[in-house]
Amino acid sequence: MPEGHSIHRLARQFQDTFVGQSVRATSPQGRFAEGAALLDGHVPVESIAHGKHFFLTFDHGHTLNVHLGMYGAWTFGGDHTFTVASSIGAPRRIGEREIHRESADPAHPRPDDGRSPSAGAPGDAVAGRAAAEPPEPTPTTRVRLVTQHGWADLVGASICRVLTPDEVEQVRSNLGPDPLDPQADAGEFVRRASRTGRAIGAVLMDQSIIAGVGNIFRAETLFRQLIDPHRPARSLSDQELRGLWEDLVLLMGIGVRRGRIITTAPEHRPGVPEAEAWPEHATYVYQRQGQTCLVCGTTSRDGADAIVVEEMVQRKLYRCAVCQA
DNA sequence: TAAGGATGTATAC
DNA sequence: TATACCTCCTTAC
Repeated sequence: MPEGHSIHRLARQFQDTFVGQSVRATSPQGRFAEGAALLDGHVPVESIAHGKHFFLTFDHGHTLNVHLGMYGAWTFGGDHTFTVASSIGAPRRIGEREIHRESADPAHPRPDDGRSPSAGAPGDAVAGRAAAEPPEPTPTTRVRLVTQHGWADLVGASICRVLTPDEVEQVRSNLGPDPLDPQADAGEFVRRASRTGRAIGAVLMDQSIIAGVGNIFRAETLFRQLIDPHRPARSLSDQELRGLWEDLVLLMGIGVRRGRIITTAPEHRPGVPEAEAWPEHATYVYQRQGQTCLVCGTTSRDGADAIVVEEMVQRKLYRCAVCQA
């Protein structure tokens, strides 16, 4: 799934374009028909992200709770008052790029970037035409929310449900502090992490210890902090754990602002002023196994790759065996 | 055209 | 630890 920064962007998008507007809610696919009926005709009053969970609370107290899982994605479109028409979800490309259509103005259509697969794909719906009205739903459109000025379609989510206030609290109580929450308590992360003997590489993926970190941020922050992912979390000093937290605050904040994950410092992208053009330089270790480490310059040592990939907790774990020894 | 994989997590054994 | 969920893009044939 998109990691936490994408969900925070999503929450901001809903805050800007849906909160305060009466919403027509439907489930073209049918799998969310009951939930849509509960929300139809109501007005969103608050849009929140906690880790990878999205909560949209309506004027009658019900909350739409969406978790995008591995494949979920939202697509947006709207008229000129609907500021950002974009797709937020699983882009399935290195670097976590969202599909942007900054303007729905037919006079200034965005050129096709050559990778848009086919009509009806996320992002295409609003290309080059006024998009106050949504396109024909596909057989996978789980939810469609429409206001006077725009629309949002959801496909592929692993969780899509309507919760009561108590149920929202219950879900949130199972989530650890979120580095993207200005009110979050770093000490709480340190306390929770230092209680476990599990590998720090696994602990960073545990949403009850720290919320919003996914496979890319885990690999990248452990590299940047020069920590071997296999070390038991308990063996890390408070300073090391705080270092991870502070680095995640920084990296995830960049992700929110830029809509992509970029973890490399400019000095580690020699001759590459804009990381956008070089997805292979946006991360230090994620999906860079066998390539030359951007920091230590090692490609292989004693016949083995410097940047290696292995499995940890059923996910691919990337690290530089030289830097993170 | 088919197979495989992906930023995730819940559930069962 | 393995599988199911569920979508679609990339790579292989």
